[in-house]
Amino acid sequence: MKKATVMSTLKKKIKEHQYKFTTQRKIVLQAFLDSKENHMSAEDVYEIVHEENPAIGLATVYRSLELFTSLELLKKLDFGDGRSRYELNDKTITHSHHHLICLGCGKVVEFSYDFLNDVKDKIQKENGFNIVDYQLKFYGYCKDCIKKANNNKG
Amino acid sequence: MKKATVMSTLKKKIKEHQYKFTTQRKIVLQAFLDSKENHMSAEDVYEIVHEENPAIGLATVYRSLELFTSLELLKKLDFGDGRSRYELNDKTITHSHHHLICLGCGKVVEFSYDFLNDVKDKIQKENGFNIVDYQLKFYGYCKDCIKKANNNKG
DNA sequence: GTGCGTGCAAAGTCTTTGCAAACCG
DNA sequence: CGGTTTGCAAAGACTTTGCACGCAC
Repeated sequence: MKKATVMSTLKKKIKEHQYKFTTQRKIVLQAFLDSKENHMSAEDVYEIVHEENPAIGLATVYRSLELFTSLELLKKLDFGDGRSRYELNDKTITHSHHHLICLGCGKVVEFSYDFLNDVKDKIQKENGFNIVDYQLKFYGYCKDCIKKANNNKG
Repeated sequence: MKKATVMSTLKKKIKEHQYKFTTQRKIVLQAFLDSKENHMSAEDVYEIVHEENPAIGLATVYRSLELFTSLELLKKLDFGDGRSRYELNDKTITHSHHHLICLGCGKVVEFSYDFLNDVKDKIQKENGFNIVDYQLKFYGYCKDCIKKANNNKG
């Protein structure tokens, strides 16, 4: 999905729900479009946003993140580090990318593999559960940490 | 794994690491063996433990949960409700059960399906990442909530 | 203009920590 | 006995909320 599209999707969804298309909300979403960081915490977003417009408060960032999540523009993630993280909810890729979390250095790498179709029917049949989304996290050790560990041995 | 085995595993691991096998730690682990609740928060555990021994403090519960997680007796879970939850880390089943989280009522159901073998090699090859564990959560609507929604329609 | 949205600070929730006393080994 | 572990209370980290002002529509 192109960046311009994301912003106009926001505008559209905001209108639909009769919310207001405010400067602050624009800037918060823009932070996700501009940043290379894929998994930002509220604080991360606040720092970026604060440069653009120092008047914006942290509470507004939290409120925007919550709103955008409810509008399905963002996805809320948890990597177990005590704070929520958010990523653009690009539906065309969301259902096929997962997170590899390194237990050594904490680095988070993305991994693509769509296996939802494999299980969706099974879960539907066995549990009567209607899946609308899923989150998959892998824990392990990344290339670098494995290398480091090996160097320390030898 | 039998209940008795879990407690003796604790004893063994405690010894190995030269920690102490205290009454409090026994009681905290026992809470998991006795409770029918599969996914307890620190507060849940505290309530149970507190009945057995009102002197035990919440901080001790937190410290025990952390210790047991590091000893791989428990697994720390996150269902996005703002608190950590814990379950017994029964290795024979852990790698094949996942959580179905109902977006309607918040109920968490378990679902068995071991697909780790399918992806482990792939991840190893493509990312050089050595997987030691994974967590999979499905979000959707449970039988009851689907029924309720249908009733409201008709 | 009206009412939703914002900024600030205060409050809330969950979790961690400092310290003296208690206890395991 | 000595060093861990505990209980308590206080502090810490993240997030939410109350309220008066400001801005989008």
